[in-house]
Amino acid sequence: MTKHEIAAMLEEIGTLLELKGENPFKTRAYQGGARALEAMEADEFAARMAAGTLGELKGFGEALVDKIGKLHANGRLEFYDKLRAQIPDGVIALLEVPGLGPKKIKALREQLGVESPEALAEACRAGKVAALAGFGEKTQTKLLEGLANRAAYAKRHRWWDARAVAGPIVEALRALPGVRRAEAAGSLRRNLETVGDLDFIVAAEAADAAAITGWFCAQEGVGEVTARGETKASVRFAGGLQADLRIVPEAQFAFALHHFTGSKDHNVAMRQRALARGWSLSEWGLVPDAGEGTAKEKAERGLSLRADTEAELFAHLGLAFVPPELREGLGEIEAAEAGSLPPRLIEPGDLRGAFHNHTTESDGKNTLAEMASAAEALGWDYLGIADHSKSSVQARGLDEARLAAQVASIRELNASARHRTWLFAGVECDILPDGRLDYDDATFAALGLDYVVVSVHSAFTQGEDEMTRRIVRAIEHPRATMLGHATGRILLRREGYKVNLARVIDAAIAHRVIIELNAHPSRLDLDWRLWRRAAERGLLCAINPDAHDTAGLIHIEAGVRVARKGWLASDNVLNTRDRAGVRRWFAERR
DNA sequence: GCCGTTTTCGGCCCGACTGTTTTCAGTCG
Repeated sequence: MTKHEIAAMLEEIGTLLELKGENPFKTRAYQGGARALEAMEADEFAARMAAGTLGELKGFGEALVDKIGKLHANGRLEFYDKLRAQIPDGVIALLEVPGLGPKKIKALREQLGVESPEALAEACRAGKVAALAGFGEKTQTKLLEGLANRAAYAKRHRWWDARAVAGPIVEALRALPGVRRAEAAGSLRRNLETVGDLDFIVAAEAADAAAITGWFCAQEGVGEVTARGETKASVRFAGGLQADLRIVPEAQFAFALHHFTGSKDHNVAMRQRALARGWSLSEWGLVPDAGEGTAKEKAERGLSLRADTEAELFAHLGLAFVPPELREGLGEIEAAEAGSLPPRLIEPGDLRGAFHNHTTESDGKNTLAEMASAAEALGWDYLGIADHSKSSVQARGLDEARLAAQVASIRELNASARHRTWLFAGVECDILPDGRLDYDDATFAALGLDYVVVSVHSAFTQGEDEMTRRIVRAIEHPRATMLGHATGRILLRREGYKVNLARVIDAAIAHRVIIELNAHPSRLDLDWRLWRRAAERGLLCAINPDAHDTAGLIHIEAGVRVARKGWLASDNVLNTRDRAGVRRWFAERR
């Protein structure tokens, strides 16, 4: 069984144990193991399994190591099979209904025999649920609503789309009377590729809180107010996206912002660190652990350390500032303690151009000249054109003659000096199912391209070994400059093709081939989880918008956001170099 | 199930809100 499959199984075991009403900390141990495996590179996992050193890692105790070992070797686990047999699929689906957790599900199963969303809906309609102890009329109504909208409520949203919703809300909050500070927190602020809900943190006096929550609950697009208290309100927009608002005194803003930015794993680690130093950390502040009262009460008595910024909060715990993007509980606290965080992560302004862009010659919507003008308007030093190759018939891929003509047009446009933006001539060349490229060597030699992006656009269903050999063969081709969208995933729509990325990354490093970070909001591929270690080992990145029209060029920002999440600095990314630097790099490759 | 400058058992991050209760359990983040 692969690392990915084992992680999925651990995650499922966690869910099943939760439904059985097991100790929540046991549940968390399985989920923690699953996350740690997901974040581990396949080659490290293989090495640790071979050497028997998985147990050296934090979070992997005797029991997990034993179970992972069995899954790795046999692909089966009796413990799981027995557990799985006790819980029907429908019961797992019940967890997706808002307001239902393990305890309530247990009561529904035992007292009403409800073991699926359908059975629950029926029981609600018959009025049986409201009669149960701990349930009531309101719960029954909420459950019916939740059941009806289950799909929409469980949906995640692309980071790009979530930001488009959140931006105007933050601006509007800042403009309200009494609002001192306002920020969006949560996974949006951490630049996670998909976002489940929006979190807004506002600093204001208690006297102004009611008016602020009032505006929030009444704003345009709100379909339902799901909670409304003195300091917190939750709404659901018509499309199903949920948004939470928290209002805190200004002195607590930095603590609340940190808390609601998360991630959960990061917060747990931070709180444990605080406790080890005699402090208790919460959204209310950093207060002495000793003494009577809750953290909130202590904070209100003025016992909290002062922090006007998150940087001061980290400093109180002996840590360098951890940028929000890195707060995933994946070693950032250790690095902040050791002073080994990247001194400066890449920023959008560092980019001077991009290489993977299309025109009307293939499936783009704007001409070469229009794309050049748009890049110039963005202040780009250069723009690379990489239209599809001939095998991508559906995208009107270019045959040898059309590509030669496009290269000539690009050279002419450069010579005309009409644009301050220089155009590089490339191609997005299909990797054929057997790993050959879509043009022969003589064609490449005759075309005089500046670079070649190689990408998979066909035969997605190949097995992992075949796909890996295919992509590695393409990387080994002397004309290959960079690998496009390494897994072909479409976020929230389709999984990437099966491929051993550890071997692809090894090959790219060995052959000095770049791997693209495709910045299209639906791709963000290669995944940020793999970049930190790959870059440490010498892999060079290029952040490309894969623009199919002039408006698509700005998607490059999404790529920079997840590149930061992958701990990348501008040195790790080719398109932070100036035109001469890029040209030099291309020349050395040839 | 994990873990140990409160070590091999007994803890495990912390708080808000709702709906159901009449002091709190459950859910959520």
